[in-house]
Amino acid sequence: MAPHPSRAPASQVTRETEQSFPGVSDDEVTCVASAPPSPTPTPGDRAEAEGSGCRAGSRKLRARRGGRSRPKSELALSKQRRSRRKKANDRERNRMHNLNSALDALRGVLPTFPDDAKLTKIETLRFAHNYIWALTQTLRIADHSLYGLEPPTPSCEELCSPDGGSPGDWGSLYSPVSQAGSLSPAASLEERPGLQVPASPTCLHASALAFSDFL
DNA sequence: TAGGCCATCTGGTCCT
DNA sequence: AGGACCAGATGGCCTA
Repeated sequence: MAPHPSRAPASQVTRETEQSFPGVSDDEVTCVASAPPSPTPTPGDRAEAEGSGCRAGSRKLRARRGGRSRPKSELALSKQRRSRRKKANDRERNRMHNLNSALDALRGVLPTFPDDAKLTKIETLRFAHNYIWALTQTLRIADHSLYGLEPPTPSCEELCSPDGGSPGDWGSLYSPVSQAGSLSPAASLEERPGLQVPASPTCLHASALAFSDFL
């Protein structure tokens, strides 16, 4: 799914202006900011803070400042608060963009059919996990055949899950179908016709065959 | 229209 | 103090 750059700015602007607590003085803002953590500071919380030590605190603060520059400093305070929030938002946005870039890079090395099909975030992570596991198994086979060792013969149940048993969350992209060499769509992707990821081979020998097909 | 996915904002917490 | 990380909330877009 392609990102929609047009929608972001609108919500940004509205949310930013919405969150500036109109009608709340900066004394209150200061008190709330320095109050013990409360998940969602309700108006009641703010009133409570105002009713207790916050007033006295701000009086002290004003006395220390000389009590003359109140309007200016309040303005500066709220400006500073907004600017800090804005900076934090920018950082968070960048952080998420970096995360998405890494996810895209990961998608780039995962085989999908068709090539331009885009896995969702969760699908990418799950498939990468399973893909790595399947490659590991393939290498193990290669090692064993290289040195003339008897290939291990784990059960298909084991092979269906990197954890050697219950597929669990990570197994949701696995095809439990045991058709040797089949690249059947993974379970959770069956609802997305046209998009297939190479399911983890259900048997070790199939694994080698299957992966030599798409690697 | 409901549900899935996504981007963004936000406040809290931890770390440097 | 400031930055990184996280999880919850919100709203937009898309598809069945």
